[in-house]
Amino acid sequence: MTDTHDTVGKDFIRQIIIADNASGKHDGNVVTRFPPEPNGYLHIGHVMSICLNFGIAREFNGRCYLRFDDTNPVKEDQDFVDSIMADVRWLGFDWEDRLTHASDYFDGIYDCAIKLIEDGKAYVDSLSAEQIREYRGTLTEPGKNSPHRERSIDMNLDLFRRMRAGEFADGVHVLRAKIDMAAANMNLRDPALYRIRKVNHQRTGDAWGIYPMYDFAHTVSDALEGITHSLCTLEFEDHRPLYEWILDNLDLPNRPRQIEFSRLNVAYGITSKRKLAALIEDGLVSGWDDPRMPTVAGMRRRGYTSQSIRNFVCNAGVTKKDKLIEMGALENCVREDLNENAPRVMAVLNPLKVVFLNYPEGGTELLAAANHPNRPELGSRDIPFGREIFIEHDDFMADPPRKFFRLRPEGEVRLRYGYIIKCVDVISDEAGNITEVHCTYDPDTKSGRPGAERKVKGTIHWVSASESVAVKVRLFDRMFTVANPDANRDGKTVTDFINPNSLDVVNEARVEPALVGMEPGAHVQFERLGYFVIDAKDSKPGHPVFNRVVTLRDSWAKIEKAQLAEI
RNA sequence: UGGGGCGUAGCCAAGUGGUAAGGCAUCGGGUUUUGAUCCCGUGUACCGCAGGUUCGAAUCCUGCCGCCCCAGCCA
Repeated sequence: MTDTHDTVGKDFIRQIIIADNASGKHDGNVVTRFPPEPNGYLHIGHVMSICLNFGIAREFNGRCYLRFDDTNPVKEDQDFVDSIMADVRWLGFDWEDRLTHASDYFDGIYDCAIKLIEDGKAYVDSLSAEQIREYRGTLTEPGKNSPHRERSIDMNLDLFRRMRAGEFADGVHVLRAKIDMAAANMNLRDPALYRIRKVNHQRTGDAWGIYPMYDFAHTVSDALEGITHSLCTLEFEDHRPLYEWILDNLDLPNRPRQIEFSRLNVAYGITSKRKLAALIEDGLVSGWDDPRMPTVAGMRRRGYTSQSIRNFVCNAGVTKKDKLIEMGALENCVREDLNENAPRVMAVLNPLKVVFLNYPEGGTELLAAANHPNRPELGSRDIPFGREIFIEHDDFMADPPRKFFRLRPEGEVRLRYGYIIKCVDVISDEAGNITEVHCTYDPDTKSGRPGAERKVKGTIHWVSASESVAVKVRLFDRMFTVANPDANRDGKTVTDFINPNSLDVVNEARVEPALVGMEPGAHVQFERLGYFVIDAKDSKPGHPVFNRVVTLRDSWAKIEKAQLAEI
């Protein structure tokens, strides 16, 4: 345990906490909470909050609650509660016995409302929602008082109790804080505290017909729970005066401080639960866990590791500046993790048959292949080789450009973990498509054999034609065509920016036979192609489905692009 | 035109009055049976702009400009 925290390099929130601890503000206690509303799946934006709240609790020997903000039963669902818990755990955090719900505090919150009414600081308004909106004024004009604003305390108490008793229909009355209808901050123009919602709540059933609004429920829950630092995103900055007002006007056991930080956005993605839900409803993705979705569940299925996501979020930092982080930063984090940990295997996405004219008919042999070039302790495996193999179609060009190091007519190339081969003939169909390549192999160049070190420019991956297995592979691309689809532009919505090519399914990819026995969720690197994961949902025993997490860095692609630009 | 917030290299981000860290990206180069990894090297950032205070300012003051958020009985 270290108490000599240096603030240098620490984000502004940690600096505040360090200062609070130094001044003894909360007797050195640090209590945070991650308060999701169970109305959707967690996305990459939430991960920031999770890492911050749980991370800070861990670093400062504090505690972090997982508190479901379940104050609006019409939008919330137990399925979302379950997915959120699974995601938080998967991300590596533990709330231990600190799983709570705003609904756990409904009694206390109700008591707070009564107290405000008794003190003349809240009143029951009977204006319609539309009327309240009209009375609220605009950004530049003050609002005006509701005709019900000066109801007696007794009448307010009576009305509010009857609201609770279920005597009124939805929308008939609402409890409002009595603050200032002329406040420049709209949140202070007598904000609603309670509304009537005669619906069943997923936890409290029909015990309540009224539910507290976010600002009220959240503030009181924070105080009741003993939260010291209530961390939230920037859009709640305008709510802080209301948060303070609630705290000021109630006798709560603790005074938390709200601190706001900016949300994390990733380019070419969206982090709006409403918009993500719309993608599902419109059938543009298969669900919350579609591998293209920026949800935790989607990213997990896509193959992003928990570690890589945490690193990404951590690298992004905590500030108050709007951020739109390049996808490359996220990709770098997975590559970093998977480069270290994913075993290497060979697979061919777009097979081109190669026949070795000088290799015996029906002959086969096993070649030793390292599971990880930089980590010999991970061992090796034997892969079958024979007279016919498949190579990647892209690795052969009849008329190649400059600097193309792969197979070409009369050219030589090394087969990864195998022989050096030479192209002697190219077979095409009537349409001119190359259908097969004939080669000779050089027996003296078998990988690992002394004297086999002859150098050739290129090494390509391959798979035995007879022993390899056909599998389905899914290649993903960015979900949207623009970096910030969330930004409003000319009335277009996010669906206007959908990338029609975000999913490419390869039904007949060929892989080493050993891959068929791997567990769903396992990560591998297909050499020269990228990192892949065995889909945990669509794979069946004996029939794995592979998702491409991310490609390898590809400097050839850059050269190719540069050459095209020259023309 | 009201209120709140933010502006340091393409993207993040340190810096808290003493003369601009780091990461990602980029571009070179080396190693390499993955054009991967790894290793080196690579950026005049007029610190949004303009004034001012100071021996000295990204850091303090003033005025502008730009971007984001706020008018749910959503969170």
